[in-house]
Amino acid sequence: MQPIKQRDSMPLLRRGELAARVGCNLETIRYYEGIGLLPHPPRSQGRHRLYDADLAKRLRFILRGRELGFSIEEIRALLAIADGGGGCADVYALTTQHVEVIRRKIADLRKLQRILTETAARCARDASPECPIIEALQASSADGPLGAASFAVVPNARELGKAVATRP
Amino acid sequence: MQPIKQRDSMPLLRRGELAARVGCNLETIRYYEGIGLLPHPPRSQGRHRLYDADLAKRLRFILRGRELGFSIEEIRALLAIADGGGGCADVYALTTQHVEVIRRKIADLRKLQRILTETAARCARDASPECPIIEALQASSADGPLGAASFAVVPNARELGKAVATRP
DNA sequence: GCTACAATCTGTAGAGACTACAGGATCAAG
DNA sequence: CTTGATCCTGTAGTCTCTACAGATTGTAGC
Repeated sequence: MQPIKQRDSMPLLRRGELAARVGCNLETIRYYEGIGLLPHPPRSQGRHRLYDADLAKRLRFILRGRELGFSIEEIRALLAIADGGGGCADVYALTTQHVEVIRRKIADLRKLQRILTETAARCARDASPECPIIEALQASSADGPLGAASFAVVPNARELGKAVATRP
Repeated sequence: MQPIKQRDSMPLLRRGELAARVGCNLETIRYYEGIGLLPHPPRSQGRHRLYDADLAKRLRFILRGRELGFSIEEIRALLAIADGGGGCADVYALTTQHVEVIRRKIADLRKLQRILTETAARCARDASPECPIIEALQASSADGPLGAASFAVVPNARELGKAVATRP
C-alpha cells in the first residue's frame, strides 16, 4: 500500500465515478465497505469518500468474484490470502482448499457449457415449432444431476452487467 | 394441454410428493406459483394442491433452467416461447450468449486456480508468498471501451442439486 | 366412525446480497 | 455566491428462496 497521493493516471475517484468505472451500483460500494470487504477509504474535507487505483482493483476483484459464483465469505477469504494476512500454513490451507472448490466449479460450468452448446447446435434457429433447447430443458436431469453439489457453490450470484449506477 | 384426468401413470401428486419427485424444496413450488411461473393448480376438496404430469414437467423445466444459470425472467420468457410454440431463434440467441458468458467464467476460474496453486506451492518454500489473485481478475473483459457493456445474463443462479424437500 | 399423526394450508418472517429513497450537506461550474 | 449534481447517513425495500407457526385436511389403524 502506497501513500494516497497519486500521479496523474487516476486522480482519486469519488463513489459515483468509481461505480461508473467498474460498472456496479453506487450503493454496492458502500455496502462492501460496510461489511468489511473494502476498507474505509480516505475522505475529502467534506467527508466524501475518495478511491485510489488499489481500491478500484479490489472492488473489481470482488465484483468479478461474485460473478464467478463465490459467496461474500469466500471472497473475504480470498482477499485475506491476497492480503497476505496469516502465516504460511494458513495460506497453504486456504489456497488448496479454494483450489478444490474452483476445480468443481470449473467442472460444473464445463458441463453446462457442453449441454448448452450441443443443444444449441441442434437448433435450426428458424421458426420451427419444436426447439431442441426447450426439449433439453424439459428432459429434466437426463445428463445427471449436473454436478449436484457445486456449480456456483453458492446461491445469489451477481448478474453480469447488472445494475450500473442509478440513472433516472 | 390435456384434461386433468389421468390414467394410472401418475395419480395427481400433492405438493410434498411433487417436491420429492423433482428434488426441490416444498416451498419453492408455492413460490413459483406465487410469481406466476407455475399456474394455480387444481385443488382437492380441502384446498390441497394437486399436480398432474404437465405441471411436474413445467416445474422440472424451471428448475433445470435455473440450474443452467437462466434467471427467473429468462425462464419466464422461455416458458412463454414454449407455451406459444413460437420460433426458437430467440432461444438460440439466449443460449449462445449464455455459453459465451460461461466460457469467460471458466477462463477466469482457471486463472484463479493457477495462481492459487502456485501460491500454495511457493508456500512450501518461501516464508511469505505473494498471491496476486486480485490482478488476475482485473481485465476479465470489462475494461472495454465502455466498461461493462460486454457482460450478459444471470442473477442468483440456483445451486445445482440444492434443497430437497425439508426433512427434520 | 373415531382417533392420531402426517401432510397441507395460509401468512409472515428471515437469510443473503444488494438497491432505493429521504432529507440534509458538499462540490464545482458559472 | 448561487445552483444543480453528487455525496452523506440511515433505513427500508427487492429478489429468490427457505423456514416457521397455527389452523385444516388426509389417511391408516382400530
